[in-house]
Amino acid sequence: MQDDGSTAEDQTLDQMVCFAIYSAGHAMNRVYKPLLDALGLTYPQYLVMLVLWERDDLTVGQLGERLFLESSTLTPLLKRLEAAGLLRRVRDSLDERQVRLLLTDAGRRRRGDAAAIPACVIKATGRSLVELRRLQAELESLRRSLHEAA
Amino acid sequence: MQDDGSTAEDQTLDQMVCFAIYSAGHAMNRVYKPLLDALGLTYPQYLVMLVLWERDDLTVGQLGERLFLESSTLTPLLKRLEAAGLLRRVRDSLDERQVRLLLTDAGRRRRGDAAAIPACVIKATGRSLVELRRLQAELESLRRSLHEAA
DNA sequence: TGCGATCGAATCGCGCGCAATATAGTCGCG
DNA sequence: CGCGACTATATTGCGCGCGATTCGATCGCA
Repeated sequence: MQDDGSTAEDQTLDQMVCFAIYSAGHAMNRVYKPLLDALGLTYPQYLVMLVLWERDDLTVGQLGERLFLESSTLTPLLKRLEAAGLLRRVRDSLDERQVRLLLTDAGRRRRGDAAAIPACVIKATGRSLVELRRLQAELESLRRSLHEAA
Repeated sequence: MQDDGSTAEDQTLDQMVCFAIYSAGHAMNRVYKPLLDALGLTYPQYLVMLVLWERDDLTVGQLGERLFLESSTLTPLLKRLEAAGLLRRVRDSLDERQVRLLLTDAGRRRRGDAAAIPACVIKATGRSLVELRRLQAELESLRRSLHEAA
């Protein structure tokens, strides 16, 4: 059966890699949570704000491409950020199908409050910047392969 | 030491690593979904079945320790697996606080139906077993560091 | 024996995350 | 202009995932 030299352990390796990603993601979330609670943001909301802090006036679709998320995920999340006063959702007057995301002053100000987070999380990983950079590149490459396969 | 990048990039490295884990997890899920749909399982349900196929008669708490999940996540999930006829949830007669998880014959049989999944997923990663094993070890080590930090 | 502390699981409320679907707006073409 | 195809976002239904809380069972200890 296993003419490629793999063993019974190899048979479940995908499960272990996937579970490793899955559980590392949860562990990350648990580190971020107390830091983000202080900002009144969830982790996905924080990701949205990171994108918009870099450049706002994006459409929902453009944001979804950056984050690999669907409008069914983003629309309610963005409404909550709007309700929190961090951004405005404005129909594009040239193409009323699109919704443009504009940071409010309050939304822009929150960037400063979030400035301390990266260092905290890097510290919690217990890893060097070089190691983190390599891990990141590896995971991004893996994500691209999985996208192609799907 | 080489000059390997600007400070500004370092400031956001944690975000990029975390996002890489986060989005790779979603990409994994999208690969698993069609495979698991055929079995009538979700990914978390599949993880539970993997643990129980290895050894059942665990308590909810023991299962949670293996998967790093809380009873508030597992209880409803386990009820769905019970409703699907894959396992039984039985109060331990010696300690009625605990619930023991026992696979049904149908639950045990489903193991065979799932046998093809690992190879499919490994193929989708486009990576060698050696690479996957290393990535797995790295992520598990990261998870341990994050647990300690939290 | 009694009774408070603790424990394991269950429940509740909320926010994702997505597939399927709906709705509204735009475009292409006769 | 009118109509069908297409596009962007929104809605719905379901299953996580967790913190906070509850509930019944068990333990500790006088």
